[in-house]
Amino acid sequence: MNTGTNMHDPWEPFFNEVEGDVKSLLREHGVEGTSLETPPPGMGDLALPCFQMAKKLRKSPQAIAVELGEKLGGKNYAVEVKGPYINFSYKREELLRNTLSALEMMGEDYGRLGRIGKRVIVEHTSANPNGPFHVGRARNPIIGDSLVRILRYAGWDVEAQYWVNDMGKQVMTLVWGVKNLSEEDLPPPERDKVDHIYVRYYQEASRRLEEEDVEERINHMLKEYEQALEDGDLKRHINHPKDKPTRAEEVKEIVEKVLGGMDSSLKRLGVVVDRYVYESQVVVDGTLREVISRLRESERSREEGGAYYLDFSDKPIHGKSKRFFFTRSDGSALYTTRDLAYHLWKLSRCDRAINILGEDHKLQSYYLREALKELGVEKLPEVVFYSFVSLPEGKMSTRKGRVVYLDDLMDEAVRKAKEEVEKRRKDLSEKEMDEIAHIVGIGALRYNIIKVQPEKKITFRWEDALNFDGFSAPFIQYSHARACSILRKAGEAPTPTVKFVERYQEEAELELVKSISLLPHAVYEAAKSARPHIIAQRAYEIARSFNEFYRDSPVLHAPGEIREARLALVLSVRWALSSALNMLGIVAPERM
RNA sequence: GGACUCGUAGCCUAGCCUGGACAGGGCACCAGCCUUCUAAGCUGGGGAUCCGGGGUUCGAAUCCCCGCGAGUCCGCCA
Repeated sequence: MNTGTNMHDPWEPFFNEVEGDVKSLLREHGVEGTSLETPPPGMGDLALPCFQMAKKLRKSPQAIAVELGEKLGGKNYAVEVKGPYINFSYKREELLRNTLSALEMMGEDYGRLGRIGKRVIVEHTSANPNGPFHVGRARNPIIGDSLVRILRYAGWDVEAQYWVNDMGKQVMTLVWGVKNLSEEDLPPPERDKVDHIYVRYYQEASRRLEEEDVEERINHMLKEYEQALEDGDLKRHINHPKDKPTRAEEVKEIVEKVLGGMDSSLKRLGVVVDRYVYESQVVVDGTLREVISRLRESERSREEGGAYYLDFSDKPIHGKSKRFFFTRSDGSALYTTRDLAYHLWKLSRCDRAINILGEDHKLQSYYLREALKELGVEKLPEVVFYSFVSLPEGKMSTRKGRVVYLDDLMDEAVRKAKEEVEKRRKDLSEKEMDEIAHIVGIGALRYNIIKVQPEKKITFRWEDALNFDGFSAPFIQYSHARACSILRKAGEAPTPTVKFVERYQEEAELELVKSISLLPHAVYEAAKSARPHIIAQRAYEIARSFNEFYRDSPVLHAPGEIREARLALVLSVRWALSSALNMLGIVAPERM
């Protein structure tokens, strides 16, 4: 269990020592393959079950546990044999010492691990720029952004990328709509925001797509646009008035406008994108052309009516999906082909690539992966798939008008948070209450998404989405604010230091230290396995143990040395909680 | 029809990859706690055929097989 985080992780000395000792002892006895596990609470911190060795050593597991247990013991751990189990406990003084030392060293950065010196690119959101975000896909930016933040804490150099689809029919449909429809053709926008204003053009244009000539016109525009891009001539006018912007310029302008509206929603959510990469880029810079010619040379490559595909009949996929078409019969590229070009570009710029995708992209992602292998790429992207958020009445659908927009959800969350603040804090100014309402409302929203595993489907219910109690962001934020309040009243708090090792004797204090001590390891795990909900859990546990400590151990009214040590502990809680919340993109308020 | 994912108390969820000691939480419900640092809190309580059936194993929520239910995909769309 080498976490590679050395002095940042208080648990490492314990894990390393126990693991090392157990391994060599088992080797002496010629029994391998038994591994340490986490025992139930109250039974220590690591456990070694002895059932497996029973057959080989021809003794009862209980006898083996006793025998082996006697030979174990170390600087960091104590051993206790319980039936067929050997339990290892991290010695309190060592746990305290190592935790306090990490806190002392890291300060408010507690939870951050050492720099790895490697680069990871996280691609998330990448929603089509044709209208506002709806809740169905809201998991994407939340999972992606949290992962970005966690990876940064874990020591990676991270870049968050948004792959913008500025090609293809959906975009051209929007462009056609903007050019050909007028305000009278459209219902009033649901809100005064660019993406909401423009989505109406897209929706109406999509409806008219049923009409033959509209479809033809859009296809024509698309071809013209693609041709200009492929020729690398964005200034070229083809069948297009000379005194107007070119098609390419038009597309760019409209896409950027809509994207601007979408981006403001992301900003409000606290999501930060470092770089927008446009699909058209891979066409203009020639990467796409190169990918196509390399794919055509592949042994899997087949041709049918001028269209090219890779043949995956030998792979465990069936029916039509055995064939991955990468060009149309007119030679133009398809979406996944452009994605492939993007991935070549991306993978050459990082040590690790993570994509956040909706589960509907699984097959496409499989093609991408296999095609990359076909091109001789060894470093493949890791993919986090998430299931959709649906409504109790069914799947969200823009066309059927059965959607909850992210903007509305954020409004509602903030509104409800405002109500709650007003109930409790009559002393605050309107401005302060609004700030807190925003922090709490948005925090609750993000937390409710991130706390569950991405592959679970979510049915959207307002009462769940706006839950502010228990396992929720406000609970954690509240604990943080409580800690801040104590520190504020104390005026000054001593920095946690190993000198306080002896001063934490009460159960609630020890539990709290232990809870805090587990944060760095949680960061390591969450970053390694790309599972942000691990941090959500840890944050909750820390807040919970702090609330228990709060009940049992008075801080401000405690006598001299104890007060000092407890204040240092409260400061540690503040650091740990604000780090954890920060990793989830949730603001840690000083008061609420 | 095939492939992938999910199925844990009234509801939501952790644990599943790497099988082990009584399946952790939360919401809702019931009973308590504001003369002490913010009650968005704390304490206690009831509530679980871990979807069903087989198998592997000393041991299965966890691994394998067969079902059932839900979601997603199976386009020269994105």
